[in-house]
Amino acid sequence: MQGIMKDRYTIGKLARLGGVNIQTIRYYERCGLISPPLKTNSGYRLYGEEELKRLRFIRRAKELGFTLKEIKELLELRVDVPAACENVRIRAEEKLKIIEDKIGALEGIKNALTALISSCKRKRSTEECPILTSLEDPHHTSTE
Amino acid sequence: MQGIMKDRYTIGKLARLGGVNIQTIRYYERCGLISPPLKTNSGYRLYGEEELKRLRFIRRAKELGFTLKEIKELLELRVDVPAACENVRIRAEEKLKIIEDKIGALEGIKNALTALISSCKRKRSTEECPILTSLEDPHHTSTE
DNA sequence: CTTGACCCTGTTCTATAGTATAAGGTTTAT
DNA sequence: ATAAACCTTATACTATAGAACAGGGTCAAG
Repeated sequence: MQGIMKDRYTIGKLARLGGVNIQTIRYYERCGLISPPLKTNSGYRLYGEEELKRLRFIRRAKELGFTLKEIKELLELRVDVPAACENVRIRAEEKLKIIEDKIGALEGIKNALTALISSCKRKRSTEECPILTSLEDPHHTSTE
Repeated sequence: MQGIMKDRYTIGKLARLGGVNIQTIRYYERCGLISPPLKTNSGYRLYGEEELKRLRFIRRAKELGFTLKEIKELLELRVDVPAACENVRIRAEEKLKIIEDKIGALEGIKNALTALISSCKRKRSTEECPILTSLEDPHHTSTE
């Protein structure tokens, strides 16, 4: 088990580099988030840079409120067959909308926090909670 | 049960308006995300606009990847006692950092998706997955 | 004055996303 | 050559965030 090991990580090393647990990697493999890797003839999994990137992407995306299912869909957005282009574009545009929505909502919270911080600096106590009043869901407040 | 009902919602009505399940509201009460409301003498919960706002905020914040625990912390960021100002400001600044981070990460995905969409429009198939290569975690790629 | 649509508490069940453990094989370092 | 530190599969356990259900009380309409 030497020749194969060129720039390859065992599962433990990948876990350390990716900041996740070993079992989590195997779990992601079962869920189809990372494909079954190359294995040594004794059955050890061997990973490369690609898998490390995936792992870090998954971690980031989870922090942004995407489920593993949604993350899988994001990762599957690649144009392998030119014929599928249109299909991919449509799905990518759907995802883009969701992401722009999230950015907007976060900007709402950001503004509320900024206002709160500056009101703290002016040593003024606020009766109303600015967080609540600044993040109003556009789907429910402007319409209806 | 008429005099008290001025502009008040029963749990079922609040659930419908807030887009959540009745049990979820009771669950949030148990978790301390919404405080035990005014009750009729037969024990019915009565809510107002404040709770509706909270419910919608919670829903939004969950979509942004915050846990109920974190949402609780966000909602508790209000300056009730002027003395606690400094304390609140510090916590608010911590939250602000997290939120700015999330916005940055989402912008990374957004750029990747935009690139993917435009490459689809030019009818070009890409070998590399742009999603993977564009969202590199600043904590792990630039340093180390 | 009863029927359907509400509400109550309390307990149990579910999905998601892991985490741990058991029982055993492999690799590396001394 | 043997112990420590890896790895394997398979199964079971956990936390979070609810959803469902049981058994019963309440309210509004006919």
